[in-house]
Amino acid sequence: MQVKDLSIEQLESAANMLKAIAHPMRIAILSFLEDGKKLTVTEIHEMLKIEQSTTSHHLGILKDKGVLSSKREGKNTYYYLRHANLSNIVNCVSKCTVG
Amino acid sequence: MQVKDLSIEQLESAANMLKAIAHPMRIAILSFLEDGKKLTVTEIHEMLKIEQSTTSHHLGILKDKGVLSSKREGKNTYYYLRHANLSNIVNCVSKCTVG
DNA sequence: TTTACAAATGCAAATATATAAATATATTAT
DNA sequence: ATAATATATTTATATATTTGCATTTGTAAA
Repeated sequence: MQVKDLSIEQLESAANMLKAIAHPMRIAILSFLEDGKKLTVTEIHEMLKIEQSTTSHHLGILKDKGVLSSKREGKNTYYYLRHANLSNIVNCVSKCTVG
Repeated sequence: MQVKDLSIEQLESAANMLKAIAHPMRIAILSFLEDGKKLTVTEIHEMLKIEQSTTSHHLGILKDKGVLSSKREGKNTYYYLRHANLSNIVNCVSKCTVG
């Protein structure tokens, strides 16, 4: 099956990526990581005032779906945007929710 | 509570909008509606080869969350993008899923 | 190796979502 | 009013997601 120029596989992978982003806390996380910023789980967990395990879970989803990457440095794991232009999605949706 | 420049309400409304889009069939629907195109429920239901009621349900979600608008013309209801730039989201994610 | 801190995982309960079949409503033509 | 067509809603079932607690794993320092 082929819908327009997108295969069903592409549709599903795009949906998975969007699903990963489509959560208030995860959108907040993305907004923190603009401009190549890198943050640890603890930093994010404190900024959002949610449980450490919940934070880790959200970050895991974002990483698993290809939105974020991570690298460990000592005890800390830094998370950062995999594609800089994913910030556009957040910006775009924010714009649309205002107007 | 305030996360960066986004209020919790904005985060939620943005998440709802993205959640509405984050589904393979609904992404396909958006791709059909680029450039201000307007399509009826039946047209979409036939293009996607899914049930009429399922199609209507998906369109209802997209409309409810502010992604689409609709207007009835006789027996038909035409659906179309509420914000032209929402196509960018689909394009952006498609790009990221490829690379 | 013990201790302390950071991050990830397993689990369970609550909640949300997807799907399709059946039904209901709306509109137009006869 | 009746029939035909287009949409929308209801209902039921299956499946997925969210969350926090408790636990485990990873890493570095004492």
